[in-house]
Amino acid sequence: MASRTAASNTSTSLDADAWIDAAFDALAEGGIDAVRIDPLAKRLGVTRGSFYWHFTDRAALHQAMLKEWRKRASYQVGSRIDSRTSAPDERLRQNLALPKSTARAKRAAAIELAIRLWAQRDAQAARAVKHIDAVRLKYYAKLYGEMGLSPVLARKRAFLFYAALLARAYISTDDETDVGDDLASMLSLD
Amino acid sequence: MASRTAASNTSTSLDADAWIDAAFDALAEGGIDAVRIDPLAKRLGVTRGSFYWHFTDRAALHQAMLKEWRKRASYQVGSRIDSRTSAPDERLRQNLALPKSTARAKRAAAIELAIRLWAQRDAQAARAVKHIDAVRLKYYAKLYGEMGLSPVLARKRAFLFYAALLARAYISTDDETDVGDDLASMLSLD
DNA sequence: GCCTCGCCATACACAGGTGTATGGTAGCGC
DNA sequence: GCGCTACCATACACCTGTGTATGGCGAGGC
Repeated sequence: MASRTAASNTSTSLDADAWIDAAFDALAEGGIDAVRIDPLAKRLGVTRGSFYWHFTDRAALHQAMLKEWRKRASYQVGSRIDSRTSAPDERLRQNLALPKSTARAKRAAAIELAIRLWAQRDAQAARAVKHIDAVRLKYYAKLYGEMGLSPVLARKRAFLFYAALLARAYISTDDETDVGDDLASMLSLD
Repeated sequence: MASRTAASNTSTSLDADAWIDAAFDALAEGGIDAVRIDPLAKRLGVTRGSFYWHFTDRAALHQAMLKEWRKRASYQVGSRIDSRTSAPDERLRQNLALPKSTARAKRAAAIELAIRLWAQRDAQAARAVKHIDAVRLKYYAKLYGEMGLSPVLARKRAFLFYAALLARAYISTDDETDVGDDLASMLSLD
């Protein structure tokens, strides 16, 4: 009766991943408190009955979201850019050059922001954020290490690099004053 | 009858600022959606009747919060550190040396995070964030300019400096791997 | 000593969300 | 073609929050 709004599933039945995808949309728009079952059901064109088949609880969905985010965020590190062909400085530079104004990028940034806020009151979310931050920092430090920097200096540079990456997404600057492309020179990438 | 939990007002009547203060507490803990009238009233030891005397609406409270945040954030820039005695590089260094683990600092960071997430769906919040970011970037660029950097380079350094400042608050790292104090050397502050 | 006014409590109608219990249905195995 | 199973709809009880209307109450003007 109701038309499915999901992209992949047109008429077949929903699976848990469809709920998780929709949950991330809601998370990006309104934070973890906006991840509510009834609105998600309306968005998916089904009723709550479907949800309680796939999940026991609202908390279960939250857990599944964290698990999924850990997977995605870990997977992205080092695989967005082909990790075999490029030199380390080239890989870092390409990370900085990733689009930041596309719908995809904005959604990802909003999701991260929401999870970081969520992590302030939820221990599980805090653990996930801590883990992902450590993974990313370690990866960037590894790249700087491959460029010849000492481990200590590589860690510092990695932190600054990660800071620039996050700030580029979170600081709302006019696009005219965007200094993104010039960051490379200050991050020892030339 | 009910005991007032606010710090300043022990038994006299509440004013709008008391509501706004409590609202910022709720904002820091759960985002803008957690700024609800009923829970705030319970926290303040009064009922909704008081709220609807001082504010017409929930939206009015949100507006007042944004106005207050604009005021505080603008005021903090350049006045946390005595703006007359110190040299520009000293002022920047002291900004980096500001505590980040105190309850006050964590609350402020959480509030900013929540407002940035809020700004993704609310135009007024987005304007406030954009304004504050511009003010801060301009201030840091001015300091770098006073250190002798060219306007263009000063703006770049200011962005990186601001990025480091935000990241120090948002990236959840173990305190052992904290590189905060070493940032200065990478930001042309020595 | 009344009256007004600032401030708050109480009560009501309404909306929206949660979880549960139960029923319906389409498809597949055999 | 029977039945089982996966998946979803429906209905119910409950809770929490909003906004509004109205009543109460203490303090100061005069």
